[in-house]
Amino acid sequence: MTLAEENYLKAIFHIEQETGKGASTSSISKSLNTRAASVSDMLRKLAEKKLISYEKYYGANLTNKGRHIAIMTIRRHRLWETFLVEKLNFGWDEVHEVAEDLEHIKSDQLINALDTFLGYPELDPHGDPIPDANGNWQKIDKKTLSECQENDQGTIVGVKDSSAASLKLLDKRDISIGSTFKIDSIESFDHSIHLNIGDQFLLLTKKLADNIFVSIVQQP
Amino acid sequence: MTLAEENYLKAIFHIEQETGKGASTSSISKSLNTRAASVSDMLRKLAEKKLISYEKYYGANLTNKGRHIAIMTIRRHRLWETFLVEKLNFGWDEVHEVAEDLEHIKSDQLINALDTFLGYPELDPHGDPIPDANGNWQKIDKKTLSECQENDQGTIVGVKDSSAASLKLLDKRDISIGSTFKIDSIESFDHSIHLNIGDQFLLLTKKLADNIFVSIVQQP
DNA sequence: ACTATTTTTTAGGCAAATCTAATTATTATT
DNA sequence: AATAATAATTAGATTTGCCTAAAAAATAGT
Repeated sequence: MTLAEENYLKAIFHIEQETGKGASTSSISKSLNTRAASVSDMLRKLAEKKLISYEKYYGANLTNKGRHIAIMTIRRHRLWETFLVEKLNFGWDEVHEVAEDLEHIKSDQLINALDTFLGYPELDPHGDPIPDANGNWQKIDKKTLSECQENDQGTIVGVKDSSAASLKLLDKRDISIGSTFKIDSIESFDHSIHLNIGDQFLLLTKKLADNIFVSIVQQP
Repeated sequence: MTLAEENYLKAIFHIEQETGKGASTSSISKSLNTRAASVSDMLRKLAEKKLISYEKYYGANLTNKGRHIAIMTIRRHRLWETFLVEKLNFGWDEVHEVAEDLEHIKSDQLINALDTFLGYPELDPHGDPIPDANGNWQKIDKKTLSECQENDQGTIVGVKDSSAASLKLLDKRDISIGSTFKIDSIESFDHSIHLNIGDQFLLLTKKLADNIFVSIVQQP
């Protein structure tokens, strides 16, 4: 597995997830910032290696083998992002590029020890799920807090408006990235939200809730 | 800076340190496990970029620019080795290859945060000095404990015979990799050594001292 | 249904880093 | 000092991953 191959598989994985279909040449080209001609070339090679199934002019689909590699790459990426934020005090918006490099270091001993060191986290700093060593992960749903329903529970993963004022207000209410919550009730009149967050009980206006991204654990 | 270029500069640095002279094509070829022809090629390129001075048939010497890159690569390598041993519980003999990959990730934010996280260590798990952010490091001298003199102080960095029996004996005496010591006196009759190690006072036979590698801080 | 537009692929090149084989320079030996 | 042995370099190929330009296929618009 070369670095470039891993990046292609990861891109195809994300496109498959988002669209529910195969990945077209142009979608991959856009996602990786390479020319369509280069993508065609690489798709041919990946198909030869049985990492994707590929019909000329009709895009690519991961095989089980290819999907497994993509998932393990995503696992490494998200574990490193978690490390950078939790241990090295990076901001959650500063981690992506460095993790993009770290993810390509393929040592099971390294990545499993890192997982243990971090306490087997299930979500990364952006609220995306971290696949475990077997490639399984928690299914989650990302949306704004105002789109949630009563009894939903999840984690705060970001804010729409990351201006100082907005962050200050959240800070004042003791809400931070990573806080977990459960929605108690929603007022139908003004859509204000009552919720338990950390160990406190809070009331949030719709306007504030609109500004908060959360990831909701999918109830089985 | 590509990965290959960094590896060449690092190899030349180590050869310069060991021999006190420039690095010949064959010495680099041996150290990197590449053919001499490939080395000639790369030396030409590194010289064009002013990272080494190079006279055909007479080997290579680092320029200040090239040396700085080599030292920063070594800094990254040794910080990662320290991280692997201290935080991820790798054995000191299991870290090299993984660190060989990690060292090529060039983010000052990453490496300086890692340095802080580790508490600005001065020696790596093998007792080799870690250059600081300015490229300076503690001068040390690696030898066996039996070669030391009275008043020498340093750190235990390894054992010659790493069999279970040998490690068991050291364990029994509470001597481990990373322990710091100061030599109190040496018996001229049987060369046995009295030393302070950790917070205890110990007597070691010459035979045991022969088996222990230490790194001695060079007194200014 | 036919043409225009968009997407994808092929063809041909380039740079990095390696290799083998052949050549040239340096060093050692008699 | 001439030659043998060793070391280093050049020449020519290969692989990976990208590019541009041109051709071919699929899709969209009337």
